Amino acid sequence: MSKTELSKSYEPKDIEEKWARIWTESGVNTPELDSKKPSFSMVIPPPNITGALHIGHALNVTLQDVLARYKRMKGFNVLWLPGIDHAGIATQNVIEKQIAEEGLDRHKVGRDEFVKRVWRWKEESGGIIINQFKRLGASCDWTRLRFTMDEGLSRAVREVFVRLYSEGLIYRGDYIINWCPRCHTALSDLEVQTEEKEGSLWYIEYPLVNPMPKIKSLTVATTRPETMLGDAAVAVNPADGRYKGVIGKTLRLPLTDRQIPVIADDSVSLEFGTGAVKITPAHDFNDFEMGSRHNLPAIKIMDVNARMNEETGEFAGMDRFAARKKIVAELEAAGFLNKIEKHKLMLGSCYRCSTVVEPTLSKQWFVKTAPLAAPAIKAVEDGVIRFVPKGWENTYFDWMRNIRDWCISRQIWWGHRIPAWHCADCGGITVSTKDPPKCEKCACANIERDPDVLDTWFSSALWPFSTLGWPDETEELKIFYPTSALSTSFDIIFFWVARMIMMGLKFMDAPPFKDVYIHALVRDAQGQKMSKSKGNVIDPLLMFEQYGTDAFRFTLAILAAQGRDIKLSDERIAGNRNFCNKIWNLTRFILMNVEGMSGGSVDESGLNTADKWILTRRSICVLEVSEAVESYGFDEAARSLYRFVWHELCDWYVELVKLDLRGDNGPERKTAAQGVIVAVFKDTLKLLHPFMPFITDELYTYLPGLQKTVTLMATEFPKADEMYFYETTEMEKNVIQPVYRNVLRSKHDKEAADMELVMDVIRSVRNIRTEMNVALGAAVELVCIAPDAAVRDTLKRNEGYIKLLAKAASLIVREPGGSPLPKSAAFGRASEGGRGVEVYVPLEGCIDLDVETSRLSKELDKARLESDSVEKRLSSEAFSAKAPPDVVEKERERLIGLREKIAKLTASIERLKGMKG
RNA sequence: AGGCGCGUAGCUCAGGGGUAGAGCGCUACCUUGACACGGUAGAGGUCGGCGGUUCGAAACCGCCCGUGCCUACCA
Repeated sequence: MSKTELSKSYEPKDIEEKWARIWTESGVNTPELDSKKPSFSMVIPPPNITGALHIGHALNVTLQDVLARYKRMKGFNVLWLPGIDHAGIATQNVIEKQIAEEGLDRHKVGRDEFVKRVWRWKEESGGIIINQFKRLGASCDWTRLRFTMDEGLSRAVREVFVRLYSEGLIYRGDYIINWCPRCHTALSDLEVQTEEKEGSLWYIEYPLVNPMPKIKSLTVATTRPETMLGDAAVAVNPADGRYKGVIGKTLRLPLTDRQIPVIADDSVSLEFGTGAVKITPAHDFNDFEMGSRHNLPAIKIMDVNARMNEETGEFAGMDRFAARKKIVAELEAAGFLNKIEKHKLMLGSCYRCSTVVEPTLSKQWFVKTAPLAAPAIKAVEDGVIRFVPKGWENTYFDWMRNIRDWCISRQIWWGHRIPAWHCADCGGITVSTKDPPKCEKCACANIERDPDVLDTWFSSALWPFSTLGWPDETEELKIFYPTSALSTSFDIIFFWVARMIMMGLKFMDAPPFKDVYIHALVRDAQGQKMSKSKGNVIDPLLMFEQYGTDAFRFTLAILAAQGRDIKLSDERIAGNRNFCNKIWNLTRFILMNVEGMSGGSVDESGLNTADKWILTRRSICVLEVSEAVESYGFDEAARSLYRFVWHELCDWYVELVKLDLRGDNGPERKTAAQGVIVAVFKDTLKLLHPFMPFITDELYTYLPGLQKTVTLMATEFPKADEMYFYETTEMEKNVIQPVYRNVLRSKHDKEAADMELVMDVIRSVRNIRTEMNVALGAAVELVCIAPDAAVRDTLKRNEGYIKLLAKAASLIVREPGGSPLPKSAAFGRASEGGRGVEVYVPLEGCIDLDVETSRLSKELDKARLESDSVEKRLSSEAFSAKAPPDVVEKERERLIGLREKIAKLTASIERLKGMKG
């Protein structure tokens, strides 16, 4: 490979499609069933078949992909199973719209034909999102793509339904449910979105049939006057003095000829409204409960479209909101309306179509959740399942401990049809995994299948085991269940996570996963939730185009701090596009400098301080990335990589060894530096690969002397080399107090610290050069004074590097004292603490005395401030008595260093004054 | 009404009992043979407020203020 093959800047478009295809086709994503490796498995949260890739998917898939690639490289047999869910209501809505364009509705089309049309649509345009996941780089095992309506999964659904029914955990009955008058189906509590709305409180007078001396009527307050036509009672609190004696009396319901009782119930608030509340059991959740307690009749007053029904007489056929207006008007005309107040209320609407839901009494199927919830709560309490971040466990517990039965029937056609048959003769219900020929109660053949289908989440709840072949006892289940981790968004903890846990424990006797990682919510740059209606959505696909998929993925990862929302902006992604470009050009640089190189191994004997430093930094980065990914600290891992690649490898090591690589310092240095840079860079690409799979796989192919592999995913993740790194023992932590904490755990901490010292000297000279306006091309003379012989030795050994990066023509290293310095020398100091080096840059003729004086004075002020505070601390007896000895010692050294610095600065300022006059 | 989270540089955010950090932006200088999607050097912060614990608090605890979200049957 020659350097000319790499363009001057990174063009993501050129390579991404190719790699997405290679990963999918190479088979590396498909695990082995006879592997000796430990397994790691995840199921993808199945996106809706109607869906398109949005930023939330992008984040979640990216993080899972990081885990999957990382685990593969760590030697795990990884299964990451992808899939789609059939999204009952949403999909049905799509097809209904299509049909409506043809001037038809689903009833005209008929059930069978309708379902056929859904399948046809699914084959043609459903599941676009899967290709978008591939475009994102998702390394799922695409050979195992599952769909909730697949035959296998449908079998699992039926099996579960039958078993739950036979155990009495599924029942059918008349209960109040949330009804969507547009979708024509029941919704579970979770599928209703509540929002605060501005409404009114109408005060309506209900006259007593037999007026009492003091009380002629009761006034009720209601937000829904139209439901009065279905009222079954008026309730007051038995403790309410205002209504003593009225309890048990009868009221005349205005606008009707019905009579309703006044009942007493503790749940009625004394403060709200008038203290008297109308009870409509068929159209309100509370009223339904109360109706059951008091055996009140439940009168339905609306049809499936939420239009008033025949029960309502003259209002029949009117929409509920139109009826409200008319009823209010008539009440007013008849003198029953006392007053209207403005009132804020929580209004529920359908999560799919935003139509205001109508609580309605209806015959539905329910799952009895309490018995399933108990073990599911315990699993999390016992730590069998772990939420990350842990805080979400409380959310889970709150919900689970107050869980209500789950309405699972939906009056739509697209979904898993309930496997229950009703007998026309005896009314019995037959529930079976196989279509029954006759009623199991009366043995007649006059049976008809229940028309309802199941809530989509019912099938999603089985996802972790139904996708692995359950109810068959498959190898996949043995190897990959329970799955290792589930990554998802907090807003489906109830919808999905909790239900998977209940079902997994029930049918597999084991939790569906060990870790639940709850990722952040992505918002726009202003912190607003992204939504189509706000128009503030960031389209991931557009970002791929603009900045490259890797840059986008890396941005999501580095922002994915636990427990905080992500505010995503273009600038941030652009910054990481630049990072990709940096990596690209680093590769170009390396390729230009390793031509003709053989091998690519690191020869221990030829390593110098710079080499050992970067090898040490490499090992620390390996450890940081590994630790972070293992604990879902994607942001920490990404930050560590960014720092290492840009600020350590590029900013320092590459600059240090430029002359070495050019051969200016002899063939040994050239070979050594080549070996090190290639070895380090090779590992860098591997470390980056889970985050930036495209660019890393592409660049890896250009490196010399490497074993060819299809993808880095199939290579081994770098290890923190024992040669350069070890864990610090407790004893060492207490004894060794290196100046630089970041090399604390290095075996070469002496040499790594040496490098940091050299870097400090270079920074110090650069600072002097800039502050004193020394032209960039002008080489300076440099004098370093250090009391410590070892420090002097370090500086001498690295003379070449100092001269190179500080742009110095000469370097004199010497002890304090001796011949006087040139009067015009600018002063700097490298490395505070015990190893302090005085740096002098003689600037004959070009030093501006005033500028230098003010520069030094500023530094002097800072040093004095600091030394004062340290001195104060040290002089406190409590401090030296109670603070740990190493802290005290450190502070002492710091003070010595600061005092020296002050002395040198003062001397330098004096010297300048002397020169001036 | 309850619960959870957040408040650190102009902006977006890490960190976390012992010297205040990054990215972007800003200022100055630099097209030097990887990279201007770049380099070097800077400026910029009493870590929301008040108390408490501590030798020491930005960090731990309590209260308050601001802010965001989730849950809830006051009709």
